Amino acid sequence: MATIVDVARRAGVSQALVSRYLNKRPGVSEKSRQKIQTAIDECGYRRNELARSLVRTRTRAIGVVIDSLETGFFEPLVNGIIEAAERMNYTVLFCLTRGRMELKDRAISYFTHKMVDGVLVYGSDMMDRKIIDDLRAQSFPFVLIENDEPGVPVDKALVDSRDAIRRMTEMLIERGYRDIRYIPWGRGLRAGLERKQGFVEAMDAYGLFDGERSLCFAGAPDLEPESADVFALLRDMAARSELPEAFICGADIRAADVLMACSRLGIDVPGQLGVAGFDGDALMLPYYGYPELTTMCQPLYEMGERAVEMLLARIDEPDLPMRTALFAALLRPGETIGHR
Amino acid sequence: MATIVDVARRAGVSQALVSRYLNKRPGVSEKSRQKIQTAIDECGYRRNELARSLVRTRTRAIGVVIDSLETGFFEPLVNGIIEAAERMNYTVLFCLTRGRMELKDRAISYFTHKMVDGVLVYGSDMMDRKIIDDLRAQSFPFVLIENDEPGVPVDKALVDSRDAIRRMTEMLIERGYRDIRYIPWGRGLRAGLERKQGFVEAMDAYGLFDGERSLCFAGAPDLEPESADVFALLRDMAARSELPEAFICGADIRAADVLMACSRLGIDVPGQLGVAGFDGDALMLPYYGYPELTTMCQPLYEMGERAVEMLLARIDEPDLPMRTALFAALLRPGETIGHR
DNA sequence: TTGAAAGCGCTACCAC
DNA sequence: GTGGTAGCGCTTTCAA
Repeated sequence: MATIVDVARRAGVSQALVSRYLNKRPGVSEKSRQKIQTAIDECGYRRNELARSLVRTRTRAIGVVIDSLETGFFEPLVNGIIEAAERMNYTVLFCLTRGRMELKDRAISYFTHKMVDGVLVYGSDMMDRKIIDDLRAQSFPFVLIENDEPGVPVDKALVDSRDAIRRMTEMLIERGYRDIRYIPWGRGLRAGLERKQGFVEAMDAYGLFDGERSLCFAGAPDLEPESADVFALLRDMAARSELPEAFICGADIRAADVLMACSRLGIDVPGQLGVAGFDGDALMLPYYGYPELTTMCQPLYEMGERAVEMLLARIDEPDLPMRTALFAALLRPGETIGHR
Repeated sequence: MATIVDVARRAGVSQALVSRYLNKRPGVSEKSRQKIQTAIDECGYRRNELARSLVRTRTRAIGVVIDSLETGFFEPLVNGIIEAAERMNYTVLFCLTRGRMELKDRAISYFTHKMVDGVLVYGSDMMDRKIIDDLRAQSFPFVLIENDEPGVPVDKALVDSRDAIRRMTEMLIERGYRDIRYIPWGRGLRAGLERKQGFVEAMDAYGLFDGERSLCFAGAPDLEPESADVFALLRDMAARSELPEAFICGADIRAADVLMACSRLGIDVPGQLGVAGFDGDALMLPYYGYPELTTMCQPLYEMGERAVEMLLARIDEPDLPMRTALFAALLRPGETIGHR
């Protein structure tokens, strides 16, 4: 493997000059440029970025730590990140952690051991607290996405999900819905809590909140309800003719569960039952022959972009005050909420 | 930022001893261990991996270059890769290239500039030829997944898709299907070609191949048919009462298109029409109320594992002969193929 | 416009 | 057991 020394020797100039040429810095005569380029071509020289990063203390790469990427939901987020980074001439590396602390630790550790200039950490896992403390202790540049560790001063980009669900709930109420139930999502995730609170607040404000009756699966606080649970819920409600007027779900996947159950049970949406989701997940419901879901979309593309901008700013100026980019979710009117 | 020198000074020992301790090498007295660990804790020392990698010429990380990951299809592949790497104590970095050559170049360039020990390149884009040549020229360790650049000696892990589609076709023929049509996938991809060939070979062997009539969309060689095209095809066939007995599709997504069209057009599967796919994609058809697709599954988990093993072997011994890991796809019997 | 040389933080060899 | 020190390949003063 050829090094800069080989090139210099071959071109009959000094290392310093070659370095200057490589970095496109002024002060290299046309003659030298020629000689150096020839030497480079001849010996197939490629710069060792490791060495370069070592002396410059910059890698021009950022790392992203995230559980998984294998759903359409993440596409806009990833695009926002990649494109913003590309504009600033940065490379983005993803480490997938599969919900396992060891993998998360390993990823963070790899990144922070000076292999990238900063990291983006996605997700609102409350267990991340340790990682956040660690990152802060090292004063390694990082930005949190979708994670609000209250009281800890960090850079973060997140959606105001409480406000979003509140607005969704209000919309349903304005449209005449009264008996609205909430199907939760995200146990153990801060975002899950926030979403539920938004619902409760809005219902309360209109005097419509009815305690456990308004909150499905509230009796099993450790259960993250899944498709089968949602189906059973609807089947039982339908059997007892006790269907509410609408469901608001903490995530689009749960709303999809409701739609599937309705389809199987012969419940008309939105005629008999209104359904609202949260996330703006690309579930392709119309493709599969179901109505487009009425939901709140997280502006993930913009969040990705913004997170990168914040991170690069932090890398450049470590002493910048910490910033929070709060994004409003956007109502995407579908066909699953009508009027009453 | 504390360095090894600071630790050594603080502990009152030499750098060399600290290094030995850090690398868990024998020959450090218990007394020294104590002093060093204390010093490390006191000044919050973290090893600079950049410097370490520079001198060891090893990073213990591998890179994966892939267009995108945001579909369930990639989950087993990613898991196979991550888990195999973890067992060997390697970190996996993903670079997503979004079908754009500049991003692919940038990713490869970042990785090969000594930031990782080797790369996995996924996909059968024929444009990759340049990249492959480049990697070979530098003799940088790499393994191709799902890409067969015939005649070029490289390490690769791939599915024998020709054989797989051939077997699928034979199965249909044995079950009494005669008028079978092929819906292509993957124009411009080598894998797309192979899949079609498998179909043609099997049909031919039974004297059932009927030229363009057997191959849908053959008249528009540059068109990668999409959902709408598939729907139009079935609609027209149904209108003219010219439905074949079965469709074999080059990819599960196309087979899903057929199922959607059938559902809309009131065609019974498999009663009136058989449908077979390819990939073993996690499309969750039953979730959406459709029959489970009969398809050939790519053993992506095993392929990912294997690719990592091959790569690490190559990293350790650059002069190993090049190897090809050829995987057989596995028939997953669903409910979309019956008997005739 | 050019070159010598001092590091960046670490490992590993060799001598004690 | 321990320490001195020569690099790894590059950038960047500082002088010439």
